[in-house]
Amino acid sequence: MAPMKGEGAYSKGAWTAEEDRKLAEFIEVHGAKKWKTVAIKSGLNRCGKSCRLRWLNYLRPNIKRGNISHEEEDLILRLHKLLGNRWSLIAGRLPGRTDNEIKNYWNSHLSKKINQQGKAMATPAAQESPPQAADCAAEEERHGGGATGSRDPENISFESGEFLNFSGDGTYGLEWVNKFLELDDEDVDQWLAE
DNA sequence: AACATTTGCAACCGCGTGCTG
DNA sequence: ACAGCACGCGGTTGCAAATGT
Repeated sequence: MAPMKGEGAYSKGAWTAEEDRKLAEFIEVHGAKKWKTVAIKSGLNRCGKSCRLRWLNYLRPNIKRGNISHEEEDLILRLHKLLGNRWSLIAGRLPGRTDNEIKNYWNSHLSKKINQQGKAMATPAAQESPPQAADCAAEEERHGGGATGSRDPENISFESGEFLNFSGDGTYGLEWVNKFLELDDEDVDQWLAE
């Protein structure tokens, strides 16, 4: 498909407080759907895409911003190990967090952390990782370059289907999260190997 | 104090997918 | 079955703030 290239007519860049207010007020009345309509009828000189992004990442109620806790960080690391760069899935398991925030946090904090750990672990003894974990690492490498490969559903086809059922809109899986957090890395690897 | 560099985050872009007529 | 549209996702970029020299 060919998205309207004529979107150059819309304003770009940082949102102003006034724009935020208009968008929030409109969505409060009409709901967050039909973003093109929202963009037009709210009186904002923005494209629908931009409105959607602003709402989801900033204006939406119950958004948590900043101060990612150690628990959340740990969960992100574990989920990323499982899922790769599937930020929306990861975000779906972190109530109040957005895919964009998690993606940014990963790129600016965690990826460096991983790199440093990777260098520290680059001793021969540290290289005997379970096959599945190795696959995940390779998967991460691939995700670093290309965009589309990560969407292959077969790449996340684990036996533990129930545990990893991300298909629904979900209840934010707090039980799932808690259960997951109780596992340490070895448990996770063992569980994956089953 | 001034400038250069790095970091972190908000926003944009292109593409894939699902829905609807 | 097909085309067009709208939405959602992940990668990337741009810029302000923070830090270093």
